[in-house]
Amino acid sequence: MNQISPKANKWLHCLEANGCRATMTRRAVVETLAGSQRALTPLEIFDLCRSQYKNMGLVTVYRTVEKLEELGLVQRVHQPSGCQAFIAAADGHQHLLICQNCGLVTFFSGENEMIEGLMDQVSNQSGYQINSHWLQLFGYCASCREPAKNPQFNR
Amino acid sequence: MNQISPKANKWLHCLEANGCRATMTRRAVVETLAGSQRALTPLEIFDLCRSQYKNMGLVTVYRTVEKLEELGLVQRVHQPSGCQAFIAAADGHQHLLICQNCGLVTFFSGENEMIEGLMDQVSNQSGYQINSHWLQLFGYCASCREPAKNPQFNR
DNA sequence: CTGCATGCAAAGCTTTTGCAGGTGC
DNA sequence: GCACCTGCAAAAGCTTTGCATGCAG
Repeated sequence: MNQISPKANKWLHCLEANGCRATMTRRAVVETLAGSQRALTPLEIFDLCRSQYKNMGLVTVYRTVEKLEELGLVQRVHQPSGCQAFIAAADGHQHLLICQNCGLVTFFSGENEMIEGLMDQVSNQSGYQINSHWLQLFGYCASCREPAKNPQFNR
Repeated sequence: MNQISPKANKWLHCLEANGCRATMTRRAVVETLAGSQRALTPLEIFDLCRSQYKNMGLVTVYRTVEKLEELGLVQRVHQPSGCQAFIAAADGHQHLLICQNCGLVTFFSGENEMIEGLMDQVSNQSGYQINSHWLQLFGYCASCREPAKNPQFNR
């Protein structure tokens, strides 16, 4: 690893503050996940890390991702194609916008009043006490919308 | 099976219209899923069916659920605790409201304009072409909100 | 009778666990 | 030097596949 990104650094400090050691393998997982714009599966993280750290084990990826998720630094991304992938968590509660072509994940936080209103309304109609919500949008990101850039991609 | 519910009947006809035979084991899976207010995992369906049909195999449950999902009669439910459970699909696109205590699933369809507006706004801000969305609310249903009915349940 | 459906067994994956050796601090 | 971390191997789940038999139409 040549240089540690600010986000990866923050994660490592957070791990240390929680009694974890900043080992080389953890740095690799942290750097990979902190630097990704796509949600990555444990196996993808493993492959990416292994290109730098020859003896990286898949088990270590699972254990590190588990810790990062516990600390709220990373979150699981649910998609129609599967729910094994993880991405750096946003600050505060945010919603996900996922590109169905390239996998780019973008967070958005706007329209919270709208959602609050919806929750109130549904609560009144259904009798439920609503505690949390998931909102995700799926589509094609700006780059993938442009046919010229993605000739293989049919819309 | 004493009597087939209207919904189960509709599903069986739909299966037949798609070249599937209405076997006893399929009837059992269909009746179980069509009659459930909770999302059920393949294993749960298997156990429920097996109480009636002794030689039911788990494999058959997987194969039947797969067919029902293909036909859009059943949909997978994603939850923090896992994404293996299925429930009867709603007519048209609807959103889910899930009880975190008893698992009761309620659909709601209101506020589509609100969500359309949100999608337009996010689309303009992000440059994404938005194709679909997932919205789920989690909370406690009317029954589970009442402490008297659920003394074991801490809120 | 014909061909789809079924259960069993086995294979294939993903994820977790046990453990002896290694490493950060 | 101590405690935590690691990779390996194995176990544990969950899901799919192959195949001979069974059953619906």
